[in-house]
Amino acid sequence: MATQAQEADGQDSAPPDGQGTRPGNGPDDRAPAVMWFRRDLRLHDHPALLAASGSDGVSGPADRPVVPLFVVDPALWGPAGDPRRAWLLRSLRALDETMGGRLVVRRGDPVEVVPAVTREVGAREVHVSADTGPYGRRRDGAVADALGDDVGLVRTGTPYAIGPGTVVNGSGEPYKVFTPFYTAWLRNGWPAPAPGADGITWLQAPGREWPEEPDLGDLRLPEVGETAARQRWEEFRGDGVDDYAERRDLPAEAGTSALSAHLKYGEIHPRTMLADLAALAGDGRRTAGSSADTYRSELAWREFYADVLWHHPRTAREYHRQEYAGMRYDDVTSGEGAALLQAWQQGRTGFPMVDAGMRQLQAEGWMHNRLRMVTASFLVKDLHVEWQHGARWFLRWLRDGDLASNNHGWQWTAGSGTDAAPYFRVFNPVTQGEKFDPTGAYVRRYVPELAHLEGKAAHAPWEAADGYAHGYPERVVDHKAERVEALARLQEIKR
DNA sequence: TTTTGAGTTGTTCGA
DNA sequence: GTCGAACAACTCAAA
Repeated sequence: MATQAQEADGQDSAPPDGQGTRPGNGPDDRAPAVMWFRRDLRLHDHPALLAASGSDGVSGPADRPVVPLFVVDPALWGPAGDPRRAWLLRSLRALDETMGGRLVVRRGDPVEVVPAVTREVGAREVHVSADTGPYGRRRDGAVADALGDDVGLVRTGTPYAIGPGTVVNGSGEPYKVFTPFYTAWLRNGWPAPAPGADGITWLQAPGREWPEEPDLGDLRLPEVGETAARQRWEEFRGDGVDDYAERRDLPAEAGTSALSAHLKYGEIHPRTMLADLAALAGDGRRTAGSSADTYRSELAWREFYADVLWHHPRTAREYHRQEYAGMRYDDVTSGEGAALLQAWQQGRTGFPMVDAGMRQLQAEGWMHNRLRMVTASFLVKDLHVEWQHGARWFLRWLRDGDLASNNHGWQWTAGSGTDAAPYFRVFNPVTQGEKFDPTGAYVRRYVPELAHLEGKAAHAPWEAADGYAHGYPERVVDHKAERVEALARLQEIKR
């Protein structure tokens, strides 16, 4: 749905990193602006917020009062699982506190709600950080239309260091392989962090339609919000980043930054982190090729997939390499296929690593990256299920669930993605366990039925006399046979 | 235009 | 136990 407004300001096809168009300052320069928060729930390093308040020195009178708005959109809220809902609400609450409880929270379709709020407060500009995903682009185009000619939707910045669509090769084409993208991305560089937005005059408007926070039971989330995000980042870069390359693949250890959900909701911007990493490199304590570089490349993966999705919005749901759509997959709508899918979802496949990962997902709303690969490979290659079923389940439960990273990660595993895994790369869940969880600690933490098995025996209950003494399920498939089957099916579409 | 080297995350088999 | 090769062929990106 390309709208007139999008075409008029070129936002539909041009990279979204630049300044949006804005109407000239009207007769009433004192009119407030609406800051419509979405995935940017922070006050630091926030160009769109600076633009809204006019303190960027370009967008209008400085110290323009700002009406902070969040819209709970049923289209996004509906499919979200409890961890995601809880994280979002807590993040909004943290943001609300930093603005003295003035955050306007409304429920409904943004196409109706945003213009309504704008009219109520007499604003002439609505400021946002650009949403570069397929739904967000459609929605923002429709909102811009609905705002009419007299009110501008001003897009400033994106959730990425470099806006999707910006990094292109010598022929002006997008990159299709990560490594050259990464090289060009580094060469391109990114802006320095924006100055803090202190002293904003928050203007309150009616609307405190907060949804109820779901009951998470035993599930415990970390601290949420901008302050927590910055604290976590401080800890990680002060300490953890040095061991990152070494420990990031060991799920039993806290070797990752655990910042994914903070990034997802924009509680911290990658630009901030990249500037800090550069400062680390500059202080002489780190050398080239260090852990900090490894971490930076992981941030770049986030940007690469956002870039791919920007150029190919349909790949959020469809096969990037379309020949994979013609492969034989097993039906999961009924019968044995449905039962196998459910066993996978509930962590009852009989393969300890797979089950530990799937249970961590529901226990924490998060899964270690290594396990995301192991469990995804199992669903696609061992159970022969289309990746979309797994992607949907992940998006429902992951508190960091991000459309671009999640779905292109799945396509990578399935072999159908950009720069996908070679067809013959089938993860062996047992080998993966012995390699990356050598003590079995990760498996025992999430699978209590295996807690009595010591060391790496936890990865092979079928070899222990009492392996099934506490109700752990038998293996639902024969991995060796299903690997052969997966390779055979891949051969069929290769011809 | 042509050529060349390379491509996130692995497993298995045989020496 | 360790090690290297094979597992396909293709596409990508830069020289």
